[in-house]
This record gives sequence, structure tokens and C-alpha cells, in this order.
Amino acid sequence: MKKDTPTEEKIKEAAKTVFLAKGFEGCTSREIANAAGMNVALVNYYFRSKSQLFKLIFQSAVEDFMLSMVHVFKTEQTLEEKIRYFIEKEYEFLAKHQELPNFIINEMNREEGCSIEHNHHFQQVAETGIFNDCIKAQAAGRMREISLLSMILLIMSNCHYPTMSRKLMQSIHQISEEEYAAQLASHKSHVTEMIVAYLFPKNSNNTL
Amino acid sequence: MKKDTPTEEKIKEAAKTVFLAKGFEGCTSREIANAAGMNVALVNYYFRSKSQLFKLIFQSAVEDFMLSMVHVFKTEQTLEEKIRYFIEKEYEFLAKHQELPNFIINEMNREEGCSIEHNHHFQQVAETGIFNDCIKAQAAGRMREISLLSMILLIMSNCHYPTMSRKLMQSIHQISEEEYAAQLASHKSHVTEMIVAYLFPKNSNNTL
DNA sequence: TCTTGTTTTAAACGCTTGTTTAAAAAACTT
DNA sequence: AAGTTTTTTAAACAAGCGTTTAAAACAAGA
Repeated sequence: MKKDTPTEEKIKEAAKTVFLAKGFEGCTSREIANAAGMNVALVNYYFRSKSQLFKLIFQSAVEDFMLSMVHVFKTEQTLEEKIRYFIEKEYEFLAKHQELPNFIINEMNREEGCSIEHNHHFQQVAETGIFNDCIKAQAAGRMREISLLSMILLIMSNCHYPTMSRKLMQSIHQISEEEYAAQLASHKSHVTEMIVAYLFPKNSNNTL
Repeated sequence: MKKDTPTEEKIKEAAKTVFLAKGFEGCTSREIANAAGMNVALVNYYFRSKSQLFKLIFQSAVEDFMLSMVHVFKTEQTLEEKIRYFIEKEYEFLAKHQELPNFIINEMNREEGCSIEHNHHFQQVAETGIFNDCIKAQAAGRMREISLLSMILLIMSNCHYPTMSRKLMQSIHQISEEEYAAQLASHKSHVTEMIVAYLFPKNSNNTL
């Protein structure tokens, strides 16, 4: 992997910012070039086309996304601790990368949109052994019988949606950016306790 | 409210389909006109501009969205029953209008995007008394202490996200549209039990 | 049937889009 | 320093965009 030129790097950075904020169709090549302080032609000189550049950014966004999971699941903890820690880290990560879930989901839904490179990333997550741990825990009766998909959906839904619907919720409840961020912090605890209580029902020390 | 002409109606219908599928920036005036089998100029003749037409569609989408809630909350049931029934109806509704949550959330996030008309719709939901019921139930200790925003987030997250992330989840788990739809059905039960168990912790008959 | 007003059409408008070009500037190489 | 390659530039390209126009087609009343 040879090093990128400074120009190449600046364009990539600008592209990431602009694409994440506005999506592929919501911005122009010139907008990206301006954000990078470069000539428009350089976008095509270094990346051939707008869509080629987008694919690059999209793949790296998916990578960011997945790597934050892998890191958590590699730790030495009980399954329940891992899930608690994961939700914690996910909220932390999403606070820094607010547009990421929407960006990925939109792009996947778009016609002629990018697809995720042959589940290579998901493979990495699987290799942490997290899913095997779940299956074992279920067999031992320590964890509720639930499909992996459902489990992932439960966790993702309650982590991603609150960030994705930020503007909608602010509008509905008439609250500011800061108030919403504060609400998210307490929501995170609810989410954690709710999911843990549901997935590990034997630990019935879950009152108020 | 005077009746629309057939042409006007056809364009609106086509616009709803196209806008919901591709978003404002993802489609063209000509695309909408073609879908309606009409001349491009008619879009401007009847609706002045593409964005004016979009605003119309957006507002009606928000209305659909909210009215499905109002209907459920007006029924005569206990709070717990209402929430169960709501999740049931919401999954049913979303199966028919898959693009709706993404459409609204995207539009709210877009710069220069539409905003929701001064919480008029949310007011309607509030008028069903559902929120007062919650506050009362919390005061009586029948319901967990949790902010209204958090409660709404819990329910919305677990209803909307599974539909919104359909393509992403299919790609990750390598399953077909039909398989995913089937999984959603069983996921709905998990979501219902999990949320009800968390919101009404005294009914501790929630084992496996 | 002629007149008036409305609806529909094809064509054009000016502008922006992604991309290419050909020349200028800068950076290496020997 | 001269020659060669790489990088950057301003300008242009065709295509597509939202919108307007002016004429044609249609409808309704007198």
C-alpha cells in the first residue's frame, strides 16, 4: 500500500465530510473540491470519477463501523459484560460519528448504490467468537433463546435509531441539540438495562 | 377543499411513489412526469415547482405516519394493552410503507429540508391522552420512571429500525427479502415482550 | 359557430452537472 | 541545466437539470 499524496489525502478527507453530511446525490464534485481547497479536475485525476471516490469513502465508513465492534468483542469479559460494554462504546462512537448509520443505510437502499464487500467485515466480527459465545450461553440456559439476527437488531435498533432520528425527535419534542444529547445519556442506561434484562432473564435482580 | 383534477391526482400519486423511493435529490421532475404518464411542464403548471410538490408529499407522509398512532391510542384499553397493540399495528403499517421512516428522517436531516409543521400532528397524538396515562401510571408505581422521550424512543427504535435497515441486514446475514420478512415477525414478539417487561416491571411473569 | 378560458404540448431557456482537454507549473532525473 | 515526467490549472464539453414560453388542443357557453 503506497502512501497517498497530500492532495489525494485532502480530497479524501473533504469527500468524507461532504458525502457523510449530504449523501452521494446531495452534493457535487465541485463542492468536494472546494471543501478540499483544490481544483475540480483533481477529483477525476486522482479518483477517476465521483462514484469511484464515493465507493472508497463508503467502504472506509463500513470499516470504521465494524472495527468499533471487533475491538469491544475481543476483550476478556462475560457475555453480559461485553454487551453492556458494547452499548456503552457504541453510544460513545455514535456521538462522534452522528451521520454514519444514516449514511450507510441510505446508501444500501439507493438504487445502483454500493453494496458491502462480500461480508468480509462481518466475518471479522464473527471471528471474535461473540456469536459462538451466544449460542453456548443459550444452550446452557444462561441466555434467552433468540436468533442472532434478532439479537443484533435489538442492540442496533436501540443504539442507532436515537442518533438517526435526532432532528425528528428534536422537532417533535421542541428541544435543543444539547438537551437531546443529555437525554441520550439517560436513554443509554434504559437501553442497556432493558436489553440485558431481556437477554439474561435468570438474573432477576432487575427491579427499578 | 376543492377536488383535484385527474391530472393533478396522477402527478401527486407518481410523486409520492418516486419521492419515497429515491428522495428529493435522487429523482428528477421528468422522472415523476413519466411515472404519471404526463408532460413535464404539468408538474410546474399544477405545483409551481419541484420543491413545492415535495413539500406537499412530505406533509402528507407525516400525516399518514401520525394518524396511524392516533387511531391506536384512541381505543379503550389498559396502557399495557395499548402499547402491545401499537407495536402490532406499527409493524403492520411499516410492512406496507417500508420507505416511510427513512424518507421522513432523511428529509429532516437534509439542509434546506422540510420541517414538520409546528407540532400540529404531535398535538393530535397528545390529545389521545396517552401521555397523561403514562404519567399517571408512573405516579401510581404501575410503570417505570422514564421520560416520555425515552419511552417514545424505545418504541420507535424497535419498530422503525428493523424496517429501515432491511437492506443492510439482508446483506450482512445473506438472506432474502422473504426470509427477512419472516424474521421480522418473530422479532416483533421479542420487541413487544422486552418493552412491556421493561416498562411494567411489577408484572414479573416474564420468564422464557 | 364563434368566443372565451382552461389544459396540454413541444420546444427552448439558462444553468449546473460530471468529466475531458490541452496547456502551464512543478518536481525529478541524469 | 536540459529533458522528462508528474501535478495543477482554466477552460471547455455534452448532457441533464428545473423551469418558462408560446402555440396548440380542448371544453363550455352564448
